[in-house]
Amino acid sequence: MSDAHVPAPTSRREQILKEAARLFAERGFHGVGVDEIGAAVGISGPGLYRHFAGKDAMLAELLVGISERLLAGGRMRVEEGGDSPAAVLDALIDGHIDFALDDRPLITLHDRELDRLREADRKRVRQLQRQYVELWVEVVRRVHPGPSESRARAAVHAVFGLLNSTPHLGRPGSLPGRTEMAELLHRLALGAFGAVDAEVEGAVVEGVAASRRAG
Amino acid sequence: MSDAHVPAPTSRREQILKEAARLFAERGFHGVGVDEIGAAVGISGPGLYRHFAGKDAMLAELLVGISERLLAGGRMRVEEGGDSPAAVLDALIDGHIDFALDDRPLITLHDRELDRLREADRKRVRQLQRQYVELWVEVVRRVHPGPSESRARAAVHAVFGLLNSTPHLGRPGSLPGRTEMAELLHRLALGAFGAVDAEVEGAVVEGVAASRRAG
DNA sequence: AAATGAGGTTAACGCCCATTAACCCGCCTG
DNA sequence: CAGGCGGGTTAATGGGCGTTAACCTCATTT
Repeated sequence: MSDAHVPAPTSRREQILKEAARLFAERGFHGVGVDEIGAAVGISGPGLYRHFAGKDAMLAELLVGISERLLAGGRMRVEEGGDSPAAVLDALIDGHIDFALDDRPLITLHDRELDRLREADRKRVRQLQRQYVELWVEVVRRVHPGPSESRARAAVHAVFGLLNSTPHLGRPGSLPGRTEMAELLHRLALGAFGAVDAEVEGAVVEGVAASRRAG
Repeated sequence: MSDAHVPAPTSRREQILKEAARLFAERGFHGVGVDEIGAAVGISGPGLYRHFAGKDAMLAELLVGISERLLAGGRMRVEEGGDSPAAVLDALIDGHIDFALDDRPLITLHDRELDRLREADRKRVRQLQRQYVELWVEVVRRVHPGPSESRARAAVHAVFGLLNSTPHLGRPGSLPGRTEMAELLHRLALGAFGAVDAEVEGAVVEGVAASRRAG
C-alpha cells in the first residue's frame, strides 16, 4: 500500500508534485501553466525550477512513481498471500481499489498523459505497466484456468477500466461513499472475472469450450 | 444545435472531423496543431477555417455528436426490445461495445477532453451523458431490482469504464480479435452487473439485504 | 563577521500556434 | 462573359507560456 505510515518529509518537492498531479488531471498537461502550479503551492512561476528541471520532469516523476508503486504493491501482495490464488486476487483488487480511490489524479494521468513523456521515460512506464498487467494475468489464470491467455489479459485490461472508473464520477451525492464504493467495485471486478469462463445460461460459446478442452 | 439530421454531404467537413478526432485522441486537444489537422486531410493550415469557426468548434461538434448518437442509439434499443428487460440490457451492451470498438478515438475524447469546451457546449454534453447513464440505470434496475439506485448508478459508471477500456490496449497480437473481444466484453459486463446484488458466498452484506427489503 | 547556498522574485526572451488578412483560382449561374 | 462564391494559399499578427537571467535574502557554516 502507500507509505503514508512513514512521516515523510512532506517537503516542497512533494507538495509541488501533489498539486501538479491534481492540476494535470483536471485540465491536462498542456492545459495547465507553470504559473498555476507555482500559485497552488504559494510560490510563483519560475520558482519551481529550483526543484525540477522543467514541467516535463514533473510529469515524468509522477508517472514513473505511480507505475512503480502499483507494481511494487502488487508484487508484495502476491508474495504475502501465497496460499490461495483467490485470496491473492482479492488482495490485488483491494490494493488497486485503494489506489484508484485515494490517488484519483494519478490514476487519471496514468493513462491520459503517457505520450507527453520523453522516449526513455515512456518506455520505462510502459514496461512497468506491462509487468503489472502480467502479474494480474498470472493470478487470474490461476483462479480461472479455463480461458486463453489473451482472453485473460483482455479481461484484466477491462477490469482495470472498471476499477479506474471512479475519476469519471457524476456529482457527489448520486453515488455511494468511499467504503461502500470499495466494496461494490470489488464485487463488480470479481463478477466480471467470474464471467470470463462461465457459460452464459443456455448459450455455450464455442471458443470457450474449445479453449477449455485445449486447457 | 447541429444540422446532423440532414443526410450530410459526407465530404470535407466529415473527413476533417474524422482526422481531428484521431489526432485529438492520440495527442490530446492542446497537443495537436491546426496545421497538423489540415495536413491530415491534404489542405494546410488555416484552410480549415472555411469549414469550422475554430479548433474549439471541431472538438465541440465531435463531443456533442458522439453524446447525441450514444443517447439516440440507447433510446432506440430500449424502445425496440420492450419485452424482456434482460434483452434490452443485452442490446444496450452490444450497442455500446460496437461504439467502443468502432469509434475508439471518439470514446477516448468523450471522457478526456470534456473540459476544453465552452461552458454552453460542456453543459449540453454533460446533460446528454447523464441522460444516457440514467437510461442504463433504469434498465439495470429492472433486471436487478435489489440494489439501491446509487449502487446501480455506480455500477453503470464502472461498466462503462470496462467497456471503454479497449482504447488502452496493449500491443496487437496479445489480445483477441474484434468479434471475440466483443463477446468477451459482453460477458464481463453481464458478470459485473450480476454481481451487484449477488451475495458473495458466506458474506451477506448488510446494505444489500436492507435495500432489498426496502425494495 | 564573512561566505555560501538554498529558495524566491520579477523581467525578459523566444517559440509555438490559433486566428486573421489579403489574395487567388475555377466552377456554375444568369 | 461577368460575377459570385466555395475552397484554398501564404504572410502577418498577437497572445500565451516555458524557460532563462539577474538579482535578492535569509540561515547556516566557517
